[in-house]
Formats: sequence, structure tokens, C-alpha cells
Amino acid sequence: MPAIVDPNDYTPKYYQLTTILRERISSGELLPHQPIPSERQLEDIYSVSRTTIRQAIDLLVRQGFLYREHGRGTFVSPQKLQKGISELTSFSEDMRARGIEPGQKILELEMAVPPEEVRQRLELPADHGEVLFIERLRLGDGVPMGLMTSYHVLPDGLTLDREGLEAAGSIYSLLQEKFHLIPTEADETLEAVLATPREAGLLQIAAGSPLLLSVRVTYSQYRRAMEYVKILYRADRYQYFAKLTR
Amino acid sequence: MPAIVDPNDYTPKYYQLTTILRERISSGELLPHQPIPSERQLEDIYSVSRTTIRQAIDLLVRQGFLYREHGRGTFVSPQKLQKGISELTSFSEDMRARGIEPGQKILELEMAVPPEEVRQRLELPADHGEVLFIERLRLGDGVPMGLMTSYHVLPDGLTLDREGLEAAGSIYSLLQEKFHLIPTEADETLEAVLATPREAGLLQIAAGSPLLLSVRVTYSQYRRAMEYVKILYRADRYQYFAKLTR
DNA sequence: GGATAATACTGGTAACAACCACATGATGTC
DNA sequence: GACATCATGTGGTTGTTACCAGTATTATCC
Repeated sequence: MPAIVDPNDYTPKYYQLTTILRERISSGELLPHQPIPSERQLEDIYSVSRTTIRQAIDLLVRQGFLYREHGRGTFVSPQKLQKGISELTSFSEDMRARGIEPGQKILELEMAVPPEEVRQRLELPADHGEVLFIERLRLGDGVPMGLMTSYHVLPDGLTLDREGLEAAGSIYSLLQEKFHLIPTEADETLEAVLATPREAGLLQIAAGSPLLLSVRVTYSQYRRAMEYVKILYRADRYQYFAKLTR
Repeated sequence: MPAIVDPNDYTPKYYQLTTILRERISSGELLPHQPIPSERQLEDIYSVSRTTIRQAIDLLVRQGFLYREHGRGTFVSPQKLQKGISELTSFSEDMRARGIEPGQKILELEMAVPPEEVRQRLELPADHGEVLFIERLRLGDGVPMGLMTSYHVLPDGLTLDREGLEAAGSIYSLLQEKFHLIPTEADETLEAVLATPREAGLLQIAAGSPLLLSVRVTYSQYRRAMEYVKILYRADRYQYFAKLTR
């Protein structure tokens, strides 16, 4: 059994503990619906306080790996197909998590004044100038997966060029590098719509086919709206997953 | 300022604190992006330990009411239209949260052997017998909102009758009362589909109209699958909301 | 004036102690 | 045998203390 305290390790103990426990679960050592050692036992095993133990277990419970029962113990959750969803991910991350290779074809990239509805959702003043507008065809394993339209709020006067975006792949890492903007939270709505002729053509499906429309407003670490993203997903190729808790 | 300790109150202090703080936010006393008192100050104000303060703030942060910035303070999140979604709710609760009066028309209610796919999602053995099958037209303010098909796993030999369900309205409260089953977690998938002629007729829309298809498997407090619910929502009347975090 | 260092805040991590609430199985009683 | 009681183990709540790690302001030095 590995000693938990790794003094050279900057990461907090409770976080090291979650990694250890998660590995004991995914390795099959701890089976679904079986109890893990009690909190008092874990204290001895890993030589950390119950405070730390509980902090680690709390996190794993929130991530869906464990569940508690008062008076009985803490148990391993049965493994679900989907990981902890309702996590904020980029299109690329989402695809890779599904085992699909993401790709894109940039149709449009320019500075533009956002439509009124977008401006309001981005909480920008009425006289606000241009934002970065991008329209992209999103691919999964080379096949059209969705049509993405996005508006990005950038610090005054700054912009992004097409080359930079194509090189980076993920726009999130690019925004973080250049402008220190970290997406932290998002509000998303989903609805079903029918493909217009233009959309159908780009997505290589029949007009009138069903599409899953996702509209997302992403907020930075300062809780300021930083982007408005609209994605039209091909219904035959994309399902949305959510994990709900009471 | 109300003294927090209410000795007659069964609910834990940290939970009482969340209620107090949430009210100070919703009342407008604490404004968005403004700092709340520091954790040390709150200790004095409410005469509880920092442990308790942090436990309360943790909960409010997870619910999206507050956000923290290391070294700077804890701040009020801007109020979004939707509250903390990605919460597990029944159709009725969902409707009421949207300010719509829920209703239903039971089309079918019987014990039946579930289809193979449903049986697998419910993690039932191949030779498992009948489960409760219900097909309902779901109404919002009296107008068709969606078509719900559900399969419920009941303790051996037991069942529910039509009258009981119609009286209770929410099947969750009924299951909890009679069988002590508490829905605790759920996996949900969403996709866009087109209405078949039968569905269109029931939902009073044109055949070929877009529908939002939600498939949900709900798990009890023991992490056993307890129901499989499929809802076809009219796309013109229903949007799905999700709050995502990093 | 402008960079730098000290300092005084903020939240984050951690240990230790004590007690409460719930579940379960052993024990005792009738 | 049926049932109440108790002991013990589990997670849940709370307090106290200490120190670490970021942030912002102030004082200091050059």
C-alpha cells in the first residue's frame, strides 16, 4: 500500500487520496455495491485525519464514484457507461470522451457586431462594438456532426486570426493562453428543430431532418459571460447525456 | 440579525445558515459580484465555527449562488433565470418550477413484461417477470406537452392501481410512501426525433414535427434502477435547461 | 516616481476531539 | 418464538487550532 504523503507532491492530500481510491475502484479491487473501508479505518490505512478522508470521499461522491448510507457505510457506485457528465467541455473534449476524433472546417471568422439577442445573453452594453464571430462545420471522424456558430467576447481591440485557431484546435486553450480567460460555468438549453435547406446541405442530410439545437452561454472565472455558442447537431449522430442528482 | 442557533430546530446549523444567506441574496441585500462577509467575520456574526461556515458556503457554491476567489473573497453569483438545474425532478416538479400547471391523461396502466432494451437498462435478470407499465399524455396548462412512457420496478407481487396514481399526481411520492423508494440519481439522454402519425395525433401537432426525446433511468437510494422513463416533448413547447460546471 | 518588500487580509488544507443519528446484530426478557 | 433493549459500528455535525497559499494594500528603498 502506497504511503499517501508525498512531501514532494504539491497537490493536497485529499486530492491524492481521491486518485488512489478511484484507482482501487477502476482496477476492480473494490466492486460495485461493496463497502469501502470505514472512515476510521481509512484514517489508519493512509495515516491522514478523518477530515481529509471525508474531503476525499465527498469529492468522489459528487463525481458519482461512491455513495454513502448513514449508519451502514460508504459503497462503490456501479460503473455507468457515461462518465461524470454535466461537466463543461468543449466540442473537441466531448468528442474525444466519446471515442470520436474531432475535426472542423471554418466557414467564417471575423469581427462583427452581435445580434441583439446574443448581445443581451452576453450581458454587453447596447453600444458595445464588435465581437469575434465564428461559423464552423464540426466533424466527428471526418463526417459532419454539427454546425457551430459562436460569438466570443475579447478584451478591447484584440482579436484572433484564422491560423491561430486552426493550429490550436480548441479555442478554449487559446483564450486561456492569450487572455487568461478560463471557462468555469455555462448555461445550456437544448431543443429539437428541423434542418433548413442551407443547414441540411452543410450537414449532408435531407432538409427537414431533425436536429438537436444546443445554445450555451459560457462564463469565465470572474462570472462574466465570455461566449455564446449555438450548435446544431445531426440527430442521427449525436445524443446528449446528463447525470442528474437529487 | 437573527441568532442562528435554534435549539428546537432539528436541521443542522450549516443548513440553517444556507437558508439565511440565500435569503440575504434573494432579498437583494447582497448584490451580484459583491463580496459577502469573510469566513472569519461570519464566525462572529452567527456565532458558529468556521467549519460550519465553510460547509454552508460550499453548498451554496455548488448550488450556484456564490463563487469563491482564493485570496480575494466570496462573491454573489449573478442571478440566472434558471435555478440549479441538472437536478433530478419529476415532470410535475419540472412544470411547476417553470410556472406551468402540470396535468396528465392516463392512456394505459398495466403490469407487463418490459421490452428487452428496457429490461437491460433496468438491470433486471432475463427471467424477470412483469413491471408496471404506464403511458400518459402529459399536459402543461391543459395543453399537450409530451407523451410519457414509463416502466417501474416494484417489489415482488405488488402493484399500483389507476386510482392511486390519479390521486397522488406524482408517482414519486407514491412510490416513496408505499415502497420507501427514493429517487436519488438518474442518467438521461436527449435527442431530436420526428413525430410519428400516432404521436402527432396525441400531441395535437403535425406528423413530422420535431420532438425532443428524453430517456431516463432513475436509481434509488440503494443505487438500483427503479424506473425507465421515455418522454417525447413537443419541441415548440419545451426546452431543456442544464447548468454545467468545470 | 517606480520598483520592491513587508503586511494584513482572503480562502484552502489539515489535524484532533467530541458528540449526534442511524443501522445492525447480539442479548435478554416475556 | 416474538419482541424490546443494548452495544457497537457506521456516517453526520460541530468546534478549535494551526498553518499554507493566493491577493491587495501599504511602506520602504533606490
